[in-house]
Amino acid sequence: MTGPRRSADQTRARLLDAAFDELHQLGYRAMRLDSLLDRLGLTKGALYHHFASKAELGHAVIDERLRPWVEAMWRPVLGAADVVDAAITLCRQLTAERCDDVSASGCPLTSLMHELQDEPAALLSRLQALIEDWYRGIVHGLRQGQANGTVRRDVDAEDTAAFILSAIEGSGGLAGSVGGRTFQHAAMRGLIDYLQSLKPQRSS
Amino acid sequence: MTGPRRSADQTRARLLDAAFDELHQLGYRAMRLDSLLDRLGLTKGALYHHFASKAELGHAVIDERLRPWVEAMWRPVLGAADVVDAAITLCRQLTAERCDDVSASGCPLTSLMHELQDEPAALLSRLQALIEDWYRGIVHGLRQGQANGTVRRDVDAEDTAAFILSAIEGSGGLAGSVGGRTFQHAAMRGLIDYLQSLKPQRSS
DNA sequence: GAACGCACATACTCACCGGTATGTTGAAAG
DNA sequence: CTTTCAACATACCGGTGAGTATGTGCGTTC
Repeated sequence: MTGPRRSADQTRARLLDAAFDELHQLGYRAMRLDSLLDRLGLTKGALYHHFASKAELGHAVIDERLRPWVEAMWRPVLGAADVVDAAITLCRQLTAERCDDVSASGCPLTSLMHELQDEPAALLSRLQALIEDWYRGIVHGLRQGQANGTVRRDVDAEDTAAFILSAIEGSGGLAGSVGGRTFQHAAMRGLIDYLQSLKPQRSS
Repeated sequence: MTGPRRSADQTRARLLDAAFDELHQLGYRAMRLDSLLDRLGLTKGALYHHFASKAELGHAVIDERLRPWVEAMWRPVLGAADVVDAAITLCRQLTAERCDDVSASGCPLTSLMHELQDEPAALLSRLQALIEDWYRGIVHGLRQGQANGTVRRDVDAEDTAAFILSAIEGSGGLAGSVGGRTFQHAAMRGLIDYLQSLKPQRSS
């Protein structure tokens, strides 16, 4: 059981990695199975042995790559003592590390959504569930912050969460096409200022 | 000169209108020339008589439909005495009027950008120029507001503009795929609260 | 009123790409 | 040693959709 099975899992993982990469660089439609396989030195036989269709490949990418990626990113924020500070740290981290990546092709989530509005309904609903969870996480984090006094109590958690999420996704999307890093940095500075304003003000 | 020329311009206009519609519902790639022509009762002959290619059709849609649409939307804001109030009015107006439209397929701009990152470079640069102008307009409006005392002077105009633009585009994009009108409304309430906070605070 | 050309319609080509049907190899089981 | 099946490779199909080549009617012009 050590021979073919081991390399099989490896092949599947390589397919997922490459698909995750091309997916958020080109999107679902523009992602070509042929070029993806060429890049890996594999063929159709390998792909359709592991995945029934292109849609199911995308499905697996969302579940096994995108979702862990998003959750790993936000876990430290939602578990932090001060949500606002943790969120700001994450923003700074994102603009630093992932800058080239994101500013080149936008947030992996956003780039996907826009083109999944028609045919692959199953894919879209997977994404919707992921983003919905993300949104609910931010709402929960804000309410938690309001409970322990690190977030102003006069703001509506759901409205604020929707606003924040929109800004994050929007900045990634716009930076992917326009302005590049400069715009991305500017938008993030604006977001950080806004996040700061969510703290209970003590002076002035 | 009244016979064929008049109906020719009309045909061209119908093509542009229909293309503008399908473009922000399906995007550039998903827009099918065949179905577009079927819908109008026209044929390939008509289309390729007026436009050299699909890319040039998209090019014309951006210049002759999208740009006027965006500019008409923002003209009252940039010319207003109080930019913040005017912007809030516009936000309310958008969530009311264009809600079904936008929440169904997202902002026409955003839906386009994400898929134009590869091949039709000319199209993308057209969009970039449009959004760049939009961004510069907001920056100018904010600075104007800072000059006449309707906007706080301690905010960076460029950062704030980038943040606002991101939130607008992001809300449209997310609402197009997730949450629908509820999310769109929540994000807009968050945005309006933020815009309010840009005014010079008098109390508290 | 005959030639001319604009504004389309019709019928076709061609490449691309997702999917399938079938062949091949090598390791594990008996 | 043989059988068997997982894990791929190879060759092909078929739909789809952008683009083209050619035909046609109707108004304008001289």
